[in-house]
Amino acid sequence: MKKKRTTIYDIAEKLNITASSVSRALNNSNYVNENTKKLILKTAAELNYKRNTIASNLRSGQSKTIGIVVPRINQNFFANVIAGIEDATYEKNYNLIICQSNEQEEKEVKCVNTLINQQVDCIVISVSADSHDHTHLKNVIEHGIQLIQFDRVVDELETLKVINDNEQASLEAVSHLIEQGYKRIALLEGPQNLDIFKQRKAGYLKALKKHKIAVVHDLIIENAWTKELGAEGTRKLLSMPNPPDAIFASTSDFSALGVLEVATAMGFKVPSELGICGYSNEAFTEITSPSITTIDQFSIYMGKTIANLYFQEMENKETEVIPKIISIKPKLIIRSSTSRKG
Amino acid sequence: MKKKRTTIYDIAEKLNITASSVSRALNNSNYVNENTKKLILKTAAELNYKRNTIASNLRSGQSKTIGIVVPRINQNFFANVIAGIEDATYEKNYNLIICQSNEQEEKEVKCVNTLINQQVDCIVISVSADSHDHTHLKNVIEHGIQLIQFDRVVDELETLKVINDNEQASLEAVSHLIEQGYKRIALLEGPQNLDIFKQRKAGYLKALKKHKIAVVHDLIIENAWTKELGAEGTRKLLSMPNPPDAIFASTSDFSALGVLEVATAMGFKVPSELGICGYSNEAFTEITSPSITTIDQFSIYMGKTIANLYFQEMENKETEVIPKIISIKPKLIIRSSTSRKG
DNA sequence: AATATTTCTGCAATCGATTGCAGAATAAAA
DNA sequence: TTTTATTCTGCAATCGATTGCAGAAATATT
Repeated sequence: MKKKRTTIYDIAEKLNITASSVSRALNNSNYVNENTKKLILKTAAELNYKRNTIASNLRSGQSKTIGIVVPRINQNFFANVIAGIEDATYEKNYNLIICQSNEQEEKEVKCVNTLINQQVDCIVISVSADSHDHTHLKNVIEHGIQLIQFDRVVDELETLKVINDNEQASLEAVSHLIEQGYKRIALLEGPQNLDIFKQRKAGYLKALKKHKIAVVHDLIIENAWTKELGAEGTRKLLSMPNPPDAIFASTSDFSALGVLEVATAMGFKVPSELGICGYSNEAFTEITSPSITTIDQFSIYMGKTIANLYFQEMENKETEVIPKIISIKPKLIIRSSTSRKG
Repeated sequence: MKKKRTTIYDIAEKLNITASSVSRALNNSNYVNENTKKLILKTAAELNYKRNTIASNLRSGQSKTIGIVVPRINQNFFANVIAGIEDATYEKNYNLIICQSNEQEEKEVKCVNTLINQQVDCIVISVSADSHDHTHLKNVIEHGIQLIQFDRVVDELETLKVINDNEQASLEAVSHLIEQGYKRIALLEGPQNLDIFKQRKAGYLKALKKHKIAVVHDLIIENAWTKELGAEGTRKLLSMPNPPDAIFASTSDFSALGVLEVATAMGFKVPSELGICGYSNEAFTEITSPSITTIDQFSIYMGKTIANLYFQEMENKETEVIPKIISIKPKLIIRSSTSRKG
């Protein structure tokens, strides 16, 4: 069932000219007679010619393709970032090759290698949770491919980065809790090998310090990433003789949802007896009852920023590539789950 | 900053052999001496060689790439389907090029053409809402590219299709409402140029007929796709002198959410005075109060099915391609918003 | 009319990997 | 030892588009 496709040679043959001229016409070069050019374009359309990008890329040495590696394609935040990138790259006729690492380092390495093989011009990556070794990322740079890290970045690698100011956001969130009169604020933290979670913890600590509140280590629950783990941590916290009066689920809104469900089940009134703050501004946070205070990361905007950063960098490619970090300030969205004043 | 990459010629030169042998070794052919093969692989690793897939594809005439076109990457359903496809294709070392049509026919055409240019082996598409002309899809077939439609399919095109049995699902949903004692059931319908919405409407009508309930045209609201439109439709419905006692938001859960919010605001008790059923099983339907009855489409599974359908078709490629339709039966998820009995 | 300039076209190499074919080197069989 | 079979290796063409260079054709300048 293989139909042979029309090539520039077919067009050339039909018009009794060379492929060179056809190529020039199709690329709108000036070095072809206006009439022949028109004739070529007309014939190309008639024969339903489609340029073979593969061949073109091989010759020209660039692919106009950006590779993206994310832990999960179908996670809201990442899907939005990808949508943002797609939006911005589409206009410039770039293609996107998308891979998911499933949070596994091994798969991440394979994805990156595939993208290198594909000769992509740029790789955009948010590293997986269990990523520890970074030779595959260094490899990207060694192959002359632009590397842009976002959200979950490897600090020590000097690449372009687009991140959220996690520390600042956490600081604001916890400060807000304190202003609302909460005094024993618990933290549900994520895996500390990921910088984003370290930063969120740092913001939490900073806020406490700023307001001269002592850090109680029993109020910090490790690895409470999912809804289930958030729920489990909450059960533990609320069973303490001296339970917290607020919980900052710094890992995700899913975790915060777990908190809310357990708190409600255990008879804690939200927000009067327990304040809850999540992270990410998932759609559902608006419609729980009470609605959940959270932090918006401007994910689509982040995607656009990544794409534009790449294009900008391309334009100034004559200059040395200077590691550049763009930090997007997330926004605290205050909702019912933390509003017990005013 | 262009570093020249290692090619098979570099390896060949270093070892004083030809590129042919290097190529054979890298492809694990039997026609190379075992020792030279080992030596070649070792050298390739040392030189950090990465195969140029572009060149390889050009020669071999296939790209091991599947192109996907969806209206929106960051819509839950589509993100899940893509994740499912990714999961199944990854093992077979296929790549995914993803495009979004933003529900615009014009962009859809451009995306499809790009994918043809890229010489993808297969195009997986869910057509955009305003897609009317289908020459670009016929074009795919004419170029010898496997075309698989899913969810929103163009019926008259004889291609592989993976769909949900929308009619059956709607039939079950509305039957469930009737069994719960609801008698005046309204329908929020989607754009009727998309078959999926036609089918859902057909299921609604079938259920009414089956239970000998007369169709009231005023209870059918056109084009209530989004949360806002769903809310608007609901306001209209509930202001009627003889309002419905149930609303089937056949377009989406977002629409159903709009229904719920308006109903609550207008003082209608759900489910006792008004039953609500959505479509898609979005994560949030579980956590609204009351939780929303909806229909699960098994989106990730759908993605895997699509990928496997392709691979299966590849294996039997010697036989003529027979249009094949796989219909996945969605599942009604009964929750509080429609449970007023038992 | 002779020369210089501009515009166009073709030739042939190139991008990097793959593969059919032919022949060399080695091993096995007679 | 000769013949046959097997295993390896290299040559050269191929995939389709692009592009530097050279020369032809057309136009402009003196």
